Amino acid sequence: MKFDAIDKKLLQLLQTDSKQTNKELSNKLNLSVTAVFERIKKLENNGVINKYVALVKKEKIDKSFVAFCHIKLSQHIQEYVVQFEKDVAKLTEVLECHHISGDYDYLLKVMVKDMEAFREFMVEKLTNISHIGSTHSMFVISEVKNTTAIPV
Amino acid sequence: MKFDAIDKKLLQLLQTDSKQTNKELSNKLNLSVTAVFERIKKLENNGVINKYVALVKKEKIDKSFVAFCHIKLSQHIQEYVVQFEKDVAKLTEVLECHHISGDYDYLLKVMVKDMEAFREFMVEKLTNISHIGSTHSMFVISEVKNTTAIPV
DNA sequence: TAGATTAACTGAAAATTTTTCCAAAATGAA
DNA sequence: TTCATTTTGGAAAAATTTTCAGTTAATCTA
Repeated sequence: MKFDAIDKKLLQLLQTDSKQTNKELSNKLNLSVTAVFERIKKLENNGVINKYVALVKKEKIDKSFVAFCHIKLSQHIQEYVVQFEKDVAKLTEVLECHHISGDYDYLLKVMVKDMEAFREFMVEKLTNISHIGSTHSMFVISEVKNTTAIPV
Repeated sequence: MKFDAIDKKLLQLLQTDSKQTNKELSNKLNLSVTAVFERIKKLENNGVINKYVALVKKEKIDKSFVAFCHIKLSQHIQEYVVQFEKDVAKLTEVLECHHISGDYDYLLKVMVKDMEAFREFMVEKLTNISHIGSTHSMFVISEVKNTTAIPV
């Protein structure tokens, strides 16, 4: 689908706050409520807008500890890759898992309560997954920026 | 604030889909609409729910290229740190910037159109920021898992 | 360019949802 | 147990979403 400047502005607004009413959006975009409504529906139907979610403040639910974890597989066999990716996706502590270029095969973003919980996660969950060769963890000291808004 | 099992379930549901109506939620939670409404308001007022956003599919807006970028500062002077963090946060291509432990100082998540756009971003934007010592980039080959839902 | 076709827009009405209000039930502390 | 507080449920009110019909604007073709 093709976007005009209004669609882009609309996506920016919804990526920032999806709870705005169509009336509020219509003011910001100088459009009627119905026009806004139909543009949003088009963005949803075309799969541009994937979903709407509530973002939770991790500190409030005692998940303040974030780590990035590099993982190397023991061997790069197709079977191992498939199995690892299936298993790691099941771990709720793993918010992200990316297959990446470079020295390691994967980069994980892990969110838990504290260092002790992280140790437990590593020992009891992550390293229980088959075919892991080695790991290397980096701990987040402070979060400088963290947004879900993709520049459009 | 304290959570019971219903609050936790509610947070899970809203982290998955915030566009569900209170009636739908009330069915899943075996509660009245008003009870759901009050619980959500409490979670919002206590800052547990930070915001509501639309998640956009990056492929649909031509931002399919994701890279993680390690950065080391030239010197670890307070002034340099502050300046760097301020500057990097302004870059819309940088969705995340974490100050981390380990060999490098920062880990960035960068989202752009393609490798060419990434090169341009590095040359014209990132390395224009003062006090950067060295960088090391890793490219995402495939996204195994990517969620905003924190386990509660 | 003119005419036709399609897409996008507007305002009003209808449908649905959110929010308020009040009374009843549950919970907790003294 | 009793009093006070919180949570809940149902109904009414307020607000929002969604539909609808008619108009305007934009696009395309001949």
